[in-house]
Amino acid sequence: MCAERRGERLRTLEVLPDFDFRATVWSHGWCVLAPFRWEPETGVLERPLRLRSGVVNLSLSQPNGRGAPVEMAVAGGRGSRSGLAEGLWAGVERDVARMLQIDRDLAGFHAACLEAGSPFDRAPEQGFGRLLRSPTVFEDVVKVLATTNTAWSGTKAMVANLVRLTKAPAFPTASEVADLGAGRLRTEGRWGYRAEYLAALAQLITDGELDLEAWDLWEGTTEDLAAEIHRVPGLGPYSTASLLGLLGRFDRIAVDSVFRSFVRRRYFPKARKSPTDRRMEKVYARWREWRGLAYWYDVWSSDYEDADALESSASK
DNA sequence: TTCCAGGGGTAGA
DNA sequence: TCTACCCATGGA
Repeated sequence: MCAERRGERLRTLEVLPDFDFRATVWSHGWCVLAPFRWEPETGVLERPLRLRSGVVNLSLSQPNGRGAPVEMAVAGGRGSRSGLAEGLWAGVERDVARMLQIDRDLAGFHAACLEAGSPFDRAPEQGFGRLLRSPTVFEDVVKVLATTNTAWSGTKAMVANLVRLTKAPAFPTASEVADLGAGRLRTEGRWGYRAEYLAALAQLITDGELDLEAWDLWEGTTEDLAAEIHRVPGLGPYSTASLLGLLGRFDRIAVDSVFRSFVRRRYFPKARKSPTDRRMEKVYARWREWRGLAYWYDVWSSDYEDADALESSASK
């Protein structure tokens, strides 16, 4: 299934019948954070990808729509004229599978959505449920940290500054971030007080004292994984819930300003006093292990369902 | 100038 | 479990 096209190297990846590329890419704001580049008009998601042999530029799309194979085009890097070696393709496919959650089984969530009725019963036909991820847990953790206590515009700036500062051709590794140090992250990266957290995290990983990638293969309970995440300085309840969701566990809701304003507006429009977080979380209690995903669909289907709304929301 | 944004850590009640 | 306070930064 390997073919040459405009000097690129192209392969396709089989997906589950309910896999929807656009719904996955637009699932939340990651697609507009560096080094991702998303073009809604063409439906192509691009980013540099770090392989064993170096960095290549990856373009992803699903030209024939839901359930059809995903196209992976690779440009640049060593051997660009002769095609990518078989072993390197395995790396590309592994990263793409992680980013797009190709293997994520949504049957349980979609069954619950159909049972719940409107507006949730539209989630299956919209292919909602797979959240866009980074190639590594490390990149996801860094990006979640960049969303804390800042506006979305600040998140985009912090991530872009980080990629630019390390001069890495792809998203920086932990050791590249550690080399920058808290000082430059703070002054040039504009990471503020988060700079200390990011630098310390990168150093722990570089020193081999923390293995974030192991979270992907976690076989223990969600509670144990949550405790492990929460142990990382700088990652509190919101970050823990966000990362659990990216790791496919939706028991918890990431309570932040988006959650509070959305739930208050939709479910407590006449309340004079803002309900407590606990009260607002109860709105989704019946979803049990799907709480986080159900809440996010509620937001997504009302504010994020068209491209303009997502982009305006994402660029605020 | 003040407030707030996809919060976290800490102390004290 | 909750509240209060501090932490940085940029935009409205």
